[in-house]
Amino acid sequence: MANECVKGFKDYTGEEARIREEIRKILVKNFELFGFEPAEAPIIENEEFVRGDNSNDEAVSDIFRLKDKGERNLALRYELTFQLKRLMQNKKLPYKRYQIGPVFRDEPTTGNRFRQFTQCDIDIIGSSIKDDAEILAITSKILEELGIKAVINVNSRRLMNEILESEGIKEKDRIEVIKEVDKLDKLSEKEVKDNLKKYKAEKLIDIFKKSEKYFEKYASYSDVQQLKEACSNYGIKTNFLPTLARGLSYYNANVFEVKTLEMKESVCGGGSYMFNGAQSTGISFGLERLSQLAKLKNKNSQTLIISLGQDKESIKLAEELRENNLSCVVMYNKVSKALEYANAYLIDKVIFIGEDEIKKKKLKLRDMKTGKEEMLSQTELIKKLSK
RNA sequence: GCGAUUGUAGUUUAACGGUAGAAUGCGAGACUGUGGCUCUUGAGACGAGGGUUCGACUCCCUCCUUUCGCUCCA
Repeated sequence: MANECVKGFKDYTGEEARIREEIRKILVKNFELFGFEPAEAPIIENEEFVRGDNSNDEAVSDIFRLKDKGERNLALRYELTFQLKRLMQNKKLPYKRYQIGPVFRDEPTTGNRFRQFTQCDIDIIGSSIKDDAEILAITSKILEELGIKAVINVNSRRLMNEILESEGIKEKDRIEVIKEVDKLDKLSEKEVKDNLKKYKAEKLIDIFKKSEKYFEKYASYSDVQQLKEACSNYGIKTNFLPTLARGLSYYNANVFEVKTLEMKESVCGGGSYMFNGAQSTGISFGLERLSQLAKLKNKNSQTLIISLGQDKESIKLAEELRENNLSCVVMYNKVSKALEYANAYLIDKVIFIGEDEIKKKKLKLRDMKTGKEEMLSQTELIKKLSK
């Protein structure tokens, strides 16, 4: 059928859409609380800008490309961070911004991977390791608010490089070696070891198996050490995972990842990187995955007003409710239809306005869950609904 | 992209080499001030294109889609 969604793309309606909106609100609230300011940037950029210098990024090979009538080579953004190179221009540092928007990747899809998905990013341009900790503190606060139980894994790219260097792994093999090591949680130790033999790197496996204490002998372990100390000021816990690499190649120091038991894909990913000579740090939340995992109730706080031939009064009441920040819908058709509407859309407060109510100057409020009805004055009603 | 898998109304599904039945949801009504029960009624489907066949939703091929691996990522 021609009206089907394209592979990897999705519609969101009803409960699902409401939950996504709810999560967005929670994210924005927390981003603002930590002093980040909003920013928006186009979905389409010049292909050259999108590709950047991360040519060995796998994600880069998955970009959607297009051309305009002027034959410009354009692309859909596949992440948000690179746009900061432009946004940060002329900004007083540290520049703290949040950005929420769709990104696109022309790659295979699975249950939790789409070709359009929404990233929610916070970044601090001009940062230190203390800012890494702040980023993780926000992350942990948000996860808690959403009722998501997760582990924050951290590692340092510099540490990983130092280890590879000290083991004499050739520069050109490092990316491949890191990829193999990263598979340790999936493949058996032996398989990874066999794969590593190609690069004469099989010794690595014994190193990465060691406890955290062992890594203290590397100078770059201080990245992790400092991060841990900074995190303890916020009272949050992180898990040192020496094999953690993260894909995007611009990361140059600490990297982070948020994992849950329910989902094999990570919920958030981030790290520190250098843009225009400024050390920076940030993290990205995947909205689709958050809404998959979040324990939020689908609340519809609307009120339905049924007009029984009293349209003028009903509209007046509706406006009154809206003045008081109460969301409401007015219906003028048959009572049974109106109640069915309330049912279908999970509205549990219904107000009747008919001759009787006008005469008594009281309104009838029905609770759809319990079936209880009561007559209330308008002020009592507003008080009750505001709760 | 490769390998496997899937495809019947919005959703869940039934049957058959002779063009499809149900449940639920949706619309209208029974019921002109009371829903989630009941009854009547309406709209709604064989993913697309080829081929085999007198005839294909059913068999074959291609593409698309679904799900799962690999690769990689939010």
